[in-house]
Amino acid sequence: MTKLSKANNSKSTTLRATKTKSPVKKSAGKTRAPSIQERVYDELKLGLMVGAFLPGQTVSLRKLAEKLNTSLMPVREAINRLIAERAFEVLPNRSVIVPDMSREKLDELVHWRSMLEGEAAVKACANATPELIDRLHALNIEMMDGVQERKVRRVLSCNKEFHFTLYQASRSTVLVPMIESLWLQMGPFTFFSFLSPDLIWNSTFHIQIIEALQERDSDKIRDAIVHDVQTLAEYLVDSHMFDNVGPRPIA
Amino acid sequence: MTKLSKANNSKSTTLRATKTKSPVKKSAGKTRAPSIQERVYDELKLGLMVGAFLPGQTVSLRKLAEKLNTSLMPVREAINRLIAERAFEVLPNRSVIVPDMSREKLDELVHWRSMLEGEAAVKACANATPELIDRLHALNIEMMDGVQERKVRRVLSCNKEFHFTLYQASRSTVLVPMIESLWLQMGPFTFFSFLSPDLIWNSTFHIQIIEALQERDSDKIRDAIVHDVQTLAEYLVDSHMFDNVGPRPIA
DNA sequence: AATTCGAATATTAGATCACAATTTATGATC
DNA sequence: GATCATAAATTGTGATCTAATATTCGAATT
Repeated sequence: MTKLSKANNSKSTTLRATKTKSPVKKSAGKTRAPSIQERVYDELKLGLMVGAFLPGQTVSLRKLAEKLNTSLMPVREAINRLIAERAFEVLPNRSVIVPDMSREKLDELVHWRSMLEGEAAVKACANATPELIDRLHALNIEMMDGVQERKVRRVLSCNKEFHFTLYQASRSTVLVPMIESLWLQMGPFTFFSFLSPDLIWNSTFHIQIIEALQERDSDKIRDAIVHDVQTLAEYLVDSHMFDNVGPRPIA
Repeated sequence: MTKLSKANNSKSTTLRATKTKSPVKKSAGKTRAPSIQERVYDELKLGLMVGAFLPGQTVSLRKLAEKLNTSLMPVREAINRLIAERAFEVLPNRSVIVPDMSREKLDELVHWRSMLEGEAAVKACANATPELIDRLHALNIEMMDGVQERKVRRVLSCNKEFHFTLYQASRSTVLVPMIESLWLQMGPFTFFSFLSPDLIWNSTFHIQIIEALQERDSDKIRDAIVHDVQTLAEYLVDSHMFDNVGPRPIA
């Protein structure tokens, strides 16, 4: 019987009364209470996709915690997770940075994205339902609206949602996490594709994907995926976005 | 299992127990101080490979911290990392468990292990040096010694070292982490291959790998890798180690 | 002026505390 | 003896807190 608990039942202490969160209503539906860590994790992930973090940039846990209105702990854990997923990187200094890109690394990322996402799409094709197709269709429309209005965040978010809704339908617990890691590694660069004057964000391949699902055409869907990935990569290469060797985010 | 930690429990609280690490100067310019988190992470990883964790088993952070003679923090961070790498899994309960295996999952793991490790080996083949080959040779001998003496931990540790020394030589920062994740997911099951009466741990494929490196034969090395992976998987399947559908470790 | 040194500051890793939510154990009632 | 309510112990999460380390920046010396 370890007696360590002071048993200070004093409710009024409010030693921690910081935010005085509203009485946490007991989750009306089924969704469990979303932990702060989870929220931070999602926000950072989105941020990586949306250009909030520049390659080479060092990130400060404290600044992030402040910006996200929370303490260090949730940020620490979220960042740690993202480090494990290769979205961030720790220097020998112990400071955390957004990894840089090299031509070889991009080639590898593209190669394996094609492989893994192609396979996931094929599996999804086998499981396709009308609901899935409808959802993808809706997402694609929303994305194209975003393109029209040049809403970067909207477009990238929809694009990610589109792809992962598809991959999730593969029901592969092996593929999806691997793909997610690859996306995170490309994330900060994907953003730059938006600085392009000649828009590469047409939905040609997305439409092709939806068609392939309707026709349950494995070859077609794999082809569409591969081209989708490759097109983006080619643009990034052509724009010489990262021929730089060292990490230099002077801006 | 109750008391191992009492000894360490030494009330050193207020003083933080200061390891009294050697006066950490600039540490001679080589290995930096090995953080506790890192140590815990390595121990857990090894534990997963060595049968210390059974599939379906729930792990308690506090118990682990006690067993590893440290506080919650390093354990939390190490576990979080391993969750991100799919070595552990969080239930909606928020409790952490060792993921279960299914036939489909195994098939996928084997398929992608073959792909990724095969490719990494081919790349390593292009970078092969005499030093690498010597090192692999030594590791293989040490492993076979372990087999002779039925030292499970030794063998599995050497085997892992053998493979990752090879993959590391690919110099691919994309492949290696993905492969590591796949290994961790298979880890708790790989252990069971040792309960086999008919030893499958001969070094046929390892020798083939070393030969291929000497001959710089890409096809041969990929072939050896694929067979190495496949052989283990076949044994696991034949032993019906996980035909169970749900995660039910009633015992 | 440039380099070096050292105080001031910031940041990380680890420990501990507090709390809510479970899970487990216990006791009362039928 | 079985069912259910309540109490006790565990557990994950979040928040501080401290010591160690790294970084910055301003003198003082060369």
